[in-house]
Amino acid sequence: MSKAKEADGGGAASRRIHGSIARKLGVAIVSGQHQPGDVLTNEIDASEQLQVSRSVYREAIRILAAKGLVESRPKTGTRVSARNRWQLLDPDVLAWFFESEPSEDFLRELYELRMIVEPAAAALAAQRRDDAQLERMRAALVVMQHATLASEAGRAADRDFHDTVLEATSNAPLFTLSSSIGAAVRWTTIFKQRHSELARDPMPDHWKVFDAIAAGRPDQAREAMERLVTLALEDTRASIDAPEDRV
Amino acid sequence: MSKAKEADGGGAASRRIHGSIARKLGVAIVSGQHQPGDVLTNEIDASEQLQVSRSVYREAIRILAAKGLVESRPKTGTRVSARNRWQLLDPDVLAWFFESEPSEDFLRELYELRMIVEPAAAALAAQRRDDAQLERMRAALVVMQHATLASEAGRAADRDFHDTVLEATSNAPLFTLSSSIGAAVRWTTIFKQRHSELARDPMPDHWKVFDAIAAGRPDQAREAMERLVTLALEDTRASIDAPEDRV
DNA sequence: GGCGCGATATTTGTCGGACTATTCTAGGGT
DNA sequence: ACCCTAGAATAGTCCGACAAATATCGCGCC
Repeated sequence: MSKAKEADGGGAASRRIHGSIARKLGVAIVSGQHQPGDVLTNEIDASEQLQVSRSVYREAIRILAAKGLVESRPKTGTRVSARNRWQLLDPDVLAWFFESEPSEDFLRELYELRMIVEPAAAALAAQRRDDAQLERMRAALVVMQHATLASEAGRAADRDFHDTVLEATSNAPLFTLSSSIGAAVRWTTIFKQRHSELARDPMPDHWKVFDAIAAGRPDQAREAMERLVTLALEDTRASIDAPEDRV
Repeated sequence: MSKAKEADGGGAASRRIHGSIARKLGVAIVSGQHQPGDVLTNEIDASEQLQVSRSVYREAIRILAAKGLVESRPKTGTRVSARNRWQLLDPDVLAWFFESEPSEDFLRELYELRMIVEPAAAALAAQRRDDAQLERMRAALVVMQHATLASEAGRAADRDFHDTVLEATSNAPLFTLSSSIGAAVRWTTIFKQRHSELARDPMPDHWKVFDAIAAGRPDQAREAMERLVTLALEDTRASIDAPEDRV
């Protein structure tokens, strides 16, 4: 297993300069600092302000354009695209969203997606999982149980579990949603951690999902996952509604 | 309306040179011409072969990297990423997939995604659609009914309908799946057109979905959409299994 | 003989500047 | 009032050089 040293959100993407510029601009856009329709300063000035070469700035813009965040045209300049063109399910875009605190609405929408996708995925996984995947799920849950969600290792194990369920569907397009699901899972935990008194043991729900998948029972797996997500959503909502009590 | 000379998949993206290079390489990758793990020829030689400047080639690579298709590192070069890192739901990637004929497996997986997402979306749409969206759905179906799926206008209307349903969920992440859903919808029709004798009138199914959404009945909308997708899948599967009878 | 460690070569990354293509705009002509 | 042309602003493309990272190989040490 790898180091997981960085809290992600800019890990691989920002090792090179063009990546970090893309991240900086991306965060500025998804956080609303640059509204859709806004025109970015032109390449010459912008690269000068950022103290990078124009080539680097341009490559950063290409990255953002590839993710639907901006559109460039001669004379007009580069402008922020309408929100509905944004590739919200792209892992980087999602990471940028979570770099500045995401809005409650966005989080709810992500949960809604989870609620749609994960129960169905669990059902498919119950039909198609192979032994290795089953073993990975079990191992993840064991780690999660011992490490608990208070540790990064435990949270990673949680994500691993949900990830493996998606993988076990043998559906490649579906699996690409793992980053989105993973983001939702991560933030569930973060919000819950802020209100430790609300902490509910998540293991029973997880084991029920696992058992159903292991037993090859699609309907049971779907229901169990539905319950799991519902409860997680309730906890998260409660944490959001409750007054902040962190530092 | 524009020429529609190209079957899309390169419309907006390939107006600039870097875009068309990205598309060319992207197609070569998703079609299996470059396998995951393969190392692309280095920037100097590659840009020379393609008769473009190194800057343009690099920008093209940035685009592919942003979509998860490749990864670049000094000394090692640029190599095709593992399939599970590909952003299969990105509109461009999807378009590249359909530029060369997609595999039957991939199509089936896309359908499975549709089967998961669209019924749930229809249910949400029944609860949340506003009048304007409802009107757009009705208008799309009217056009579809008159133009039929034999014309591009009819097919566009079909996609519009499904698109508006997704939009009416008021769930932004969900809406970004419209390009994926749209791709599946488009290819349903293409396959069916190859076997015109199988043509089944798709309008009753669509109107039932519409009526349920209009009436604000989530469960009914979900069931109607489920039926619609199921029937479309059956038709498509039949067309795939049947012997080819085009030129 | 094995193992670490540093030199080296290869490749991407970054830089700066020049020229081109596109397209919006404004002004002048019809 | 309209069209059309000229100009200006901006992204797009090209070029050539140097910097940084890193896999690989060979040397020397243990």
